[in-house]
Amino acid sequence: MPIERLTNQKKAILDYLRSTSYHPDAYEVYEVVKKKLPQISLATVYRNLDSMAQKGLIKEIRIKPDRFNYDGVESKHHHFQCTNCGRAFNIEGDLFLNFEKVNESGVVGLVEDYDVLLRGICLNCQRKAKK
Amino acid sequence: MPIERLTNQKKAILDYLRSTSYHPDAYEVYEVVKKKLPQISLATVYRNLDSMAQKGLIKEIRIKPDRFNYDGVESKHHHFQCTNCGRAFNIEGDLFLNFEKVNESGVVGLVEDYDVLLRGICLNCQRKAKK
DNA sequence: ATATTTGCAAAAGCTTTGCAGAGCA
DNA sequence: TGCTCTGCAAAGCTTTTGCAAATAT
Repeated sequence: MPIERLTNQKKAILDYLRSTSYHPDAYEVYEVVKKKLPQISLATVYRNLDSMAQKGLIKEIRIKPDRFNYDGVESKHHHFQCTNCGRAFNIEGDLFLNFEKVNESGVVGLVEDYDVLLRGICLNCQRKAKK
Repeated sequence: MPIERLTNQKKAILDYLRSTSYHPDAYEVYEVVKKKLPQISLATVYRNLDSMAQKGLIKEIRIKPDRFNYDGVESKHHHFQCTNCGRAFNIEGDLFLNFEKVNESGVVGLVEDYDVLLRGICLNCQRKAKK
Protein backbone atom coordinates (compact mmCIF):
# COMPACT_ATOMS: atom_id res chain seq x y z
CA MET A 1 0.00 0.00 0.00
CA PRO A 2 1.44 3.34 -1.03
CA ILE A 3 2.12 6.20 1.34
CA GLU A 4 -0.72 8.59 2.05
CA ARG A 5 -0.84 12.00 0.47
CA LEU A 6 -3.65 14.40 1.26
CA THR A 7 -5.24 15.75 -1.89
CA ASN A 8 -8.18 18.07 -2.44
CA GLN A 9 -10.08 15.18 -3.91
CA LYS A 10 -9.69 13.11 -0.76
CA LYS A 11 -10.59 16.04 1.45
CA ALA A 12 -13.72 16.79 -0.53
CA ILE A 13 -14.89 13.18 -0.48
CA LEU A 14 -14.30 12.74 3.23
CA ASP A 15 -15.81 16.13 4.10
CA TYR A 16 -18.97 15.24 2.28
CA LEU A 17 -19.29 11.83 3.89
CA ARG A 18 -18.64 13.28 7.34
CA SER A 19 -21.31 15.90 6.85
CA THR A 20 -24.28 13.72 6.01
CA SER A 21 -26.14 10.77 7.40
CA TYR A 22 -27.46 10.01 3.94
CA HIS A 23 -25.67 6.98 2.57
CA PRO A 24 -24.63 7.83 -0.97
CA ASP A 25 -23.28 5.39 -3.50
CA ALA A 26 -20.08 6.10 -5.37
CA TYR A 27 -21.78 7.93 -8.18
CA GLU A 28 -23.70 10.16 -5.79
CA VAL A 29 -20.48 11.04 -4.00
CA TYR A 30 -19.01 11.83 -7.41
CA GLU A 31 -21.89 14.14 -8.28
CA VAL A 32 -21.65 16.08 -5.02
CA VAL A 33 -17.87 16.39 -5.02
CA LYS A 34 -17.92 17.42 -8.65
CA LYS A 35 -19.55 20.69 -7.63
CA LYS A 36 -16.40 21.68 -5.76
CA LEU A 37 -13.94 19.95 -8.06
CA PRO A 38 -15.48 19.85 -11.51
CA GLN A 39 -12.58 17.99 -13.08
CA ILE A 40 -12.65 15.04 -10.65
CA SER A 41 -13.13 11.64 -12.19
CA LEU A 42 -15.34 8.83 -11.05
CA ALA A 43 -12.31 6.54 -10.92
CA THR A 44 -10.70 8.79 -8.34
CA VAL A 45 -13.84 8.68 -6.24
CA TYR A 46 -13.88 4.91 -6.36
CA ARG A 47 -10.19 4.66 -5.56
CA ASN A 48 -10.47 6.94 -2.57
CA LEU A 49 -13.66 5.44 -1.23
CA ASP A 50 -11.97 2.08 -1.37
CA SER A 51 -8.82 3.16 0.41
CA MET A 52 -10.74 5.09 3.05
CA ALA A 53 -12.88 2.05 3.71
CA GLN A 54 -9.80 -0.11 4.07
CA LYS A 55 -8.34 2.33 6.58
CA GLY A 56 -11.61 2.36 8.49
CA LEU A 57 -12.24 6.06 7.91
CA ILE A 58 -15.58 5.26 6.33
CA LYS A 59 -17.76 2.18 6.00
CA GLU A 60 -19.18 0.36 3.05
CA ILE A 61 -22.74 -0.67 3.67
CA ARG A 62 -25.42 -2.30 1.57
CA ILE A 63 -28.60 -0.39 1.05
CA LYS A 64 -29.23 -0.63 -2.63
CA PRO A 65 -28.71 -4.28 -3.41
CA ASP A 66 -26.46 -3.88 -6.41
CA ARG A 67 -23.82 -1.44 -5.25
CA PHE A 68 -21.95 -0.08 -2.28
CA ASN A 69 -23.22 2.76 -0.19
CA TYR A 70 -20.85 4.77 1.95
CA ASP A 71 -21.19 5.88 5.52
CA GLY A 72 -18.85 8.50 6.93
CA VAL A 73 -20.47 9.01 10.32
CA GLU A 74 -17.79 8.44 12.92
CA SER A 75 -19.86 7.53 15.95
CA LYS A 76 -20.90 3.93 16.48
CA HIS A 77 -24.29 3.27 15.00
CA HIS A 78 -26.44 0.72 13.27
CA HIS A 79 -28.96 1.05 10.48
CA PHE A 80 -32.66 0.93 10.00
CA GLN A 81 -33.94 0.54 6.48
CA CYS A 82 -37.50 1.29 5.52
CA THR A 83 -38.97 -1.54 3.51
CA ASN A 84 -41.38 0.90 1.94
CA CYS A 85 -39.29 3.86 0.78
CA GLY A 86 -35.90 2.17 0.91
CA ARG A 87 -34.19 4.89 2.88
CA ALA A 88 -31.63 3.93 5.51
CA PHE A 89 -31.50 5.78 8.79
CA ASN A 90 -28.82 5.73 11.44
CA ILE A 91 -29.57 4.36 14.88
CA GLU A 92 -27.04 6.05 17.12
CA GLY A 93 -25.28 4.10 19.82
CA ASP A 94 -24.77 0.44 20.48
CA LEU A 95 -27.62 -2.04 20.53
CA PHE A 96 -26.28 -4.28 23.27
CA LEU A 97 -26.54 -7.62 21.67
CA ASN A 98 -27.21 -10.60 23.87
CA PHE A 99 -24.10 -12.66 23.29
CA GLU A 100 -25.20 -15.78 25.14
CA LYS A 101 -26.82 -17.32 22.13
CA VAL A 102 -23.83 -16.47 20.05
CA ASN A 103 -21.41 -18.28 22.27
CA GLU A 104 -23.73 -21.28 22.48
CA SER A 105 -23.53 -21.68 18.76
CA GLY A 106 -20.00 -22.97 19.02
CA VAL A 107 -18.78 -21.55 15.75
CA VAL A 108 -17.65 -18.21 17.03
CA GLY A 109 -14.12 -17.71 18.14
CA LEU A 110 -13.90 -14.08 19.05
CA VAL A 111 -16.52 -11.51 18.18
CA GLU A 112 -14.83 -8.21 17.55
CA ASP A 113 -17.71 -6.20 16.21
CA TYR A 114 -21.17 -6.45 14.80
CA ASP A 115 -23.54 -4.55 12.60
CA VAL A 116 -27.29 -4.65 12.84
CA LEU A 117 -29.65 -3.89 10.02
CA LEU A 118 -33.19 -3.33 11.20
CA ARG A 119 -36.00 -3.44 8.71
CA GLY A 120 -39.47 -2.01 8.97
CA ILE A 121 -41.60 1.02 8.18
CA CYS A 122 -40.14 4.41 8.95
CA LEU A 123 -42.16 7.15 10.64
CA ASN A 124 -42.50 9.12 7.41
CA CYS A 125 -44.09 6.22 5.61
CA GLN A 126 -46.29 5.40 8.60
CA ARG A 127 -47.62 8.94 8.63
CA LYS A 128 -48.37 8.84 4.94
CA ALA A 129 -50.15 5.52 5.28
CA LYS A 130 -52.50 6.91 7.90
CA LYS A 131 -53.70 9.75 5.71
CA MET B 1 -44.86 -11.10 -12.07
CA PRO B 2 -45.62 -14.26 -14.04
CA ILE B 3 -47.34 -17.31 -12.58
CA GLU B 4 -45.17 -19.88 -10.89
CA ARG B 5 -44.32 -23.10 -12.60
CA LEU B 6 -42.16 -25.69 -10.91
CA THR B 7 -39.32 -26.76 -13.16
CA ASN B 8 -36.45 -29.12 -12.60
CA GLN B 9 -34.11 -26.17 -12.64
CA LYS B 10 -35.95 -24.46 -9.80
CA LYS B 11 -36.14 -27.67 -7.80
CA ALA B 12 -32.43 -28.32 -8.19
CA ILE B 13 -31.47 -24.80 -7.17
CA LEU B 14 -33.71 -24.76 -4.12
CA ASP B 15 -32.73 -28.28 -3.09
CA TYR B 16 -29.11 -27.34 -3.11
CA LEU B 17 -29.62 -24.15 -1.12
CA ARG B 18 -31.76 -25.96 1.43
CA SER B 19 -29.12 -28.62 1.91
CA THR B 20 -26.16 -26.48 2.81
CA SER B 21 -25.17 -23.79 5.26
CA TYR B 22 -22.42 -22.72 2.93
CA HIS B 23 -23.43 -19.49 1.26
CA PRO B 24 -22.69 -19.88 -2.43
CA ASP B 25 -22.73 -17.12 -4.97
CA ALA B 26 -24.69 -17.47 -8.18
CA TYR B 27 -21.85 -19.03 -10.08
CA GLU B 28 -21.23 -21.61 -7.37
CA VAL B 29 -24.91 -22.54 -7.41
CA TYR B 30 -24.62 -22.88 -11.17
CA GLU B 31 -21.63 -25.20 -10.90
CA VAL B 32 -23.34 -27.48 -8.40
CA VAL B 33 -26.69 -27.62 -10.18
CA LYS B 34 -24.93 -28.20 -13.48
CA LYS B 35 -23.92 -31.64 -12.23
CA LYS B 36 -27.57 -32.70 -12.18
CA LEU B 37 -28.72 -30.59 -15.12
CA PRO B 38 -25.74 -30.18 -17.41
CA GLN B 39 -27.62 -28.02 -19.89
CA ILE B 40 -28.70 -25.38 -17.36
CA SER B 41 -27.61 -21.83 -18.06
CA LEU B 42 -26.22 -19.28 -15.69
CA ALA B 43 -29.00 -16.87 -16.68
CA THR B 44 -31.59 -19.34 -15.45
CA VAL B 45 -29.78 -19.63 -12.15
CA TYR B 46 -29.72 -15.86 -11.78
CA ARG B 47 -33.36 -15.52 -12.74
CA ASN B 48 -34.49 -18.14 -10.28
CA LEU B 49 -32.30 -16.96 -7.44
CA ASP B 50 -33.75 -13.52 -7.93
CA SER B 51 -37.37 -14.66 -7.97
CA MET B 52 -36.87 -16.97 -4.99
CA ALA B 53 -35.31 -14.13 -3.04
CA GLN B 54 -38.26 -11.89 -3.89
CA LYS B 55 -40.65 -14.52 -2.68
CA GLY B 56 -38.67 -14.93 0.52
CA LEU B 57 -37.80 -18.55 -0.15
CA ILE B 58 -34.11 -17.71 0.12
CA LYS B 59 -32.08 -14.72 1.20
CA GLU B 60 -29.47 -12.66 -0.51
CA ILE B 61 -26.61 -11.88 1.79
CA ARG B 62 -23.29 -10.13 1.32
CA ILE B 63 -20.20 -12.08 2.10
CA LYS B 64 -17.93 -11.40 -0.79
CA PRO B 65 -18.16 -7.67 -1.32
CA ASP B 66 -18.71 -7.71 -5.05
CA ARG B 67 -21.53 -10.18 -5.50
CA PHE B 68 -24.56 -11.76 -3.92
CA ASN B 69 -24.37 -14.87 -1.82
CA TYR B 70 -27.43 -16.99 -1.27
CA ASP B 71 -28.76 -18.52 1.90
CA GLY B 72 -31.46 -21.16 1.74
CA VAL B 73 -31.58 -22.15 5.40
CA GLU B 74 -35.17 -21.80 6.53
CA SER B 75 -34.75 -21.35 10.26
CA LYS B 76 -34.16 -17.89 11.67
CA HIS B 77 -30.50 -17.20 12.01
CA HIS B 78 -27.84 -14.53 11.79
CA HIS B 79 -24.32 -14.59 10.45
CA PHE B 80 -20.81 -14.54 11.74
CA GLN B 81 -18.10 -13.71 9.27
CA CYS B 82 -14.47 -14.44 9.93
CA THR B 83 -12.35 -11.39 9.20
CA ASN B 84 -9.40 -13.68 8.56
CA CYS B 85 -10.64 -16.39 6.21
CA GLY B 86 -13.79 -14.63 5.03
CA ARG B 87 -16.10 -17.57 5.64
CA ALA B 88 -19.60 -16.91 6.92
CA PHE B 89 -21.17 -19.16 9.55
CA ASN B 90 -24.75 -19.34 10.65
CA ILE B 91 -25.73 -18.41 14.19
CA GLU B 92 -28.95 -20.28 14.80
CA GLY B 93 -31.80 -18.67 16.66
CA ASP B 94 -32.68 -15.14 17.55
CA LEU B 95 -30.19 -12.81 19.20
CA PHE B 96 -32.61 -10.81 21.34
CA LEU B 97 -31.45 -7.34 20.69
CA ASN B 98 -32.04 -4.66 23.24
CA PHE B 99 -34.39 -2.38 21.39
CA GLU B 100 -34.51 0.53 23.84
CA LYS B 101 -31.99 2.54 21.89
CA VAL B 102 -33.86 1.87 18.70
CA ASN B 103 -37.01 3.55 19.84
CA GLU B 104 -35.04 6.52 21.13
CA SER B 105 -33.74 7.15 17.66
CA GLY B 106 -37.03 8.62 16.57
CA VAL B 107 -36.88 7.33 13.02
CA VAL B 108 -38.30 3.90 13.56
CA GLY B 109 -41.98 3.27 13.15
CA LEU B 110 -42.27 -0.46 13.31
CA VAL B 111 -39.39 -2.88 13.34
CA GLU B 112 -40.43 -6.00 11.47
CA ASP B 113 -37.17 -7.86 11.32
CA TYR B 114 -33.46 -7.49 11.74
CA ASP B 115 -30.27 -9.12 10.62
CA VAL B 116 -27.07 -9.18 12.58
CA LEU B 117 -23.66 -9.62 11.07
CA LEU B 118 -21.03 -10.50 13.61
CA ARG B 119 -17.39 -10.13 12.71
CA GLY B 120 -14.38 -11.72 14.31
CA ILE B 121 -11.97 -14.64 14.14
CA CYS B 122 -13.54 -18.06 13.69
CA LEU B 123 -12.45 -21.09 15.70
CA ASN B 124 -10.58 -22.58 12.75
CA CYS B 125 -8.46 -19.52 12.30
CA GLN B 126 -7.92 -19.20 16.05
CA ARG B 127 -6.57 -22.73 16.19
CA LYS B 128 -4.22 -22.14 13.31
CA ALA B 129 -2.94 -18.96 14.89
CA LYS B 130 -2.01 -20.78 18.10
CA LYS B 131 0.22 -23.30 16.37
C1' DA C 1 12.90 16.04 -6.90
C1' DT C 2 10.25 12.13 -7.01
C1' DA C 3 7.01 9.00 -5.82
C1' DT C 4 2.04 9.16 -5.21
C1' DT C 5 -2.31 10.51 -7.16
C1' DT C 6 -5.28 11.87 -10.76
C1' DG C 7 -8.07 11.69 -15.27
C1' DC C 8 -9.16 9.43 -19.05
C1' DA C 9 -10.46 5.52 -21.40
C1' DA C 10 -10.77 0.89 -21.71
C1' DA C 11 -11.36 -3.47 -19.41
C1' DA C 12 -13.29 -6.56 -16.08
C1' DG C 13 -16.79 -8.98 -13.79
C1' DC C 14 -21.34 -9.72 -12.03
C1' DT C 15 -26.07 -9.51 -13.36
C1' DT C 16 -29.90 -8.61 -16.51
C1' DT C 17 -32.45 -8.87 -20.75
C1' DG C 18 -34.36 -10.05 -25.64
C1' DC C 19 -35.82 -13.62 -28.18
C1' DA C 20 -36.96 -18.01 -30.13
C1' DG C 21 -37.64 -22.60 -28.85
C1' DA C 22 -38.73 -25.96 -25.09
C1' DG C 23 -41.64 -27.52 -21.49
C1' DC C 24 -45.12 -27.43 -17.66
C1' DA C 25 -50.08 -27.36 -16.56
C1' DT D 1 -52.81 -25.77 -26.44
C1' DG D 2 -51.29 -21.69 -24.18
C1' DC D 3 -48.36 -19.29 -21.59
C1' DT D 4 -44.31 -19.66 -18.70
C1' DC D 5 -39.58 -20.86 -18.50
C1' DT D 6 -35.15 -21.88 -20.43
C1' DG D 7 -30.75 -21.28 -23.07
C1' DC D 8 -27.99 -18.52 -25.60
C1' DA D 9 -25.85 -14.41 -26.59
C1' DA D 10 -25.49 -9.78 -26.07
C1' DA D 11 -26.05 -5.79 -23.34
C1' DG D 12 -25.95 -3.18 -18.94
C1' DC D 13 -23.83 -1.36 -14.89
C1' DT D 14 -20.83 -0.96 -11.27
C1' DT D 15 -16.16 -1.13 -10.24
C1' DT D 16 -11.24 -1.74 -11.44
C1' DT D 17 -7.03 -0.91 -13.97
C1' DG D 18 -3.14 0.91 -17.22
C1' DC D 19 -0.75 4.82 -18.29
C1' DA D 20 0.91 9.44 -18.90
C1' DA D 21 0.45 13.88 -16.84
C1' DA D 22 -0.21 16.48 -12.61
C1' DT D 23 0.68 17.24 -7.79
C1' DA D 24 1.82 16.79 -2.78
C1' DT D 25 5.61 16.71 0.33
